[in-house]
Amino acid sequence: MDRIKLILADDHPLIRAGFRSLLGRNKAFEIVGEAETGKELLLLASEKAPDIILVDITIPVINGLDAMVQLKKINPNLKFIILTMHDEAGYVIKALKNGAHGYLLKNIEIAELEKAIQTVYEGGKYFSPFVTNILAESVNKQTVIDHEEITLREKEVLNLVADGQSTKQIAAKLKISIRTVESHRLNMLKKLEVNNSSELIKKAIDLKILG
Amino acid sequence: MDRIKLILADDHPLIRAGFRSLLGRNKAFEIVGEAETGKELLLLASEKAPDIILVDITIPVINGLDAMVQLKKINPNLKFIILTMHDEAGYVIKALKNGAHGYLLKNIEIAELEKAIQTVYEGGKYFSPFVTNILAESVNKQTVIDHEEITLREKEVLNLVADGQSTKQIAAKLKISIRTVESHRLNMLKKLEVNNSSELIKKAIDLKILG
DNA sequence: AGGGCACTCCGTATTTACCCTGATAAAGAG
DNA sequence: CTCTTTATCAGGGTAAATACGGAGTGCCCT
Repeated sequence: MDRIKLILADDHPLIRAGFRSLLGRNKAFEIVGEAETGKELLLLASEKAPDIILVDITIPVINGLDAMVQLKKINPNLKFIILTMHDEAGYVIKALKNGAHGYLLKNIEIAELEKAIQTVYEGGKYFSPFVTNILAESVNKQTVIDHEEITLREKEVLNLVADGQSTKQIAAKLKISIRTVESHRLNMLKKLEVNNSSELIKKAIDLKILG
Repeated sequence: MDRIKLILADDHPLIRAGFRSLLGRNKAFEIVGEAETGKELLLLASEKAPDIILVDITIPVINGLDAMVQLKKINPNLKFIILTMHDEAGYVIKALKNGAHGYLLKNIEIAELEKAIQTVYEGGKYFSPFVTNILAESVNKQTVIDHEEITLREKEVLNLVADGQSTKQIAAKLKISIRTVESHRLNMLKKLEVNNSSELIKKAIDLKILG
């Protein structure tokens, strides 16, 4: 059996070293190259003819997903496994849209990583269970996975909410009815799929809607 | 020479495995335990008598820095090296204040990690160069770092609030009375001088109490 | 010209958050 | 051994948020 040729793309030398050390134990794998940045990956991938590329998302210069997109343009047969700590729907969707063969969180066990690599090598796909959850939800709810845009007026309200103002105060400040403010708040709760204002603030900050 | 006994605390099994594999090569080190959460770490540390604890900051239940503070109360001789991806001043300051012996970013080379461990073991301290930069900056800015009146239990509640859980749900999860959860929430509102939970979440994130 | 969207507003009902006043036990600090 | 802090719990109350229904206006876009 030929060894599976891998390229690792991650900007943390320590983590690369860890993978190298771990995957090196398994004779089925051979790491033919390592890249610290997306740009390095672009060069390496054409040069080394790897079977599978393990790539983190947040790597410098060109991020992992964009690097994947570019490489697939050149060689559509390249296979990518996204290996990251980001469990946000946006990333997952983008990865799937662009034909990633795997999406794993870094909190998986080494055995699962090996299984994923094997599966992808044999022509399959392998996604973390949570990816399936995200997809299942979106199918059931028929919701758009990319979060709907928060409108300008809603954002105005949001800022005041984050400032500790009550609905009544916000209504007074914006010179509109309390009902209207309630509508804006409820709409945002629905759009961001959260239970209450606390979670709304948290998520809004995560999504960079709020400073 | 005795081997240096280490405990690893990181919530990513893959990363722990990487460290184990890498540090295991060097006969000077011995990993006597691994923890996935801050709570696990508390148990392990008293049990295993490690020389040095390598700890990530963002680990579940109790974060790495708080776990360190707790453990130092019990045994002030324990040595900690913070090993994380967070380069924000707040974290660095808190780590230094609480007597961390090292602060490294995960993007260091393995050789540097080994050097850091050796240095700390021999009674020294080892900080990434960037730590000095951050300190220099924050001295000028005279920023707010002193709002650390929030207790551990309160922080637990806070995390659940930020997660969109209601007081009732939180009470159920923590197996305490609704009244108690209310107390914790109200205490935090007073301590941080905010009007409601929305502002609480916002401020907590600003103050790096919440991720 | 019609469809979509943002913004506005309302009724009713339930749930939750917040405020005030307490209390007790445990544990650490001085 | 006090003093303080933390974590626990309680009654009784008001205000606010959330949930579930709608609906009208104006604007932009094709």
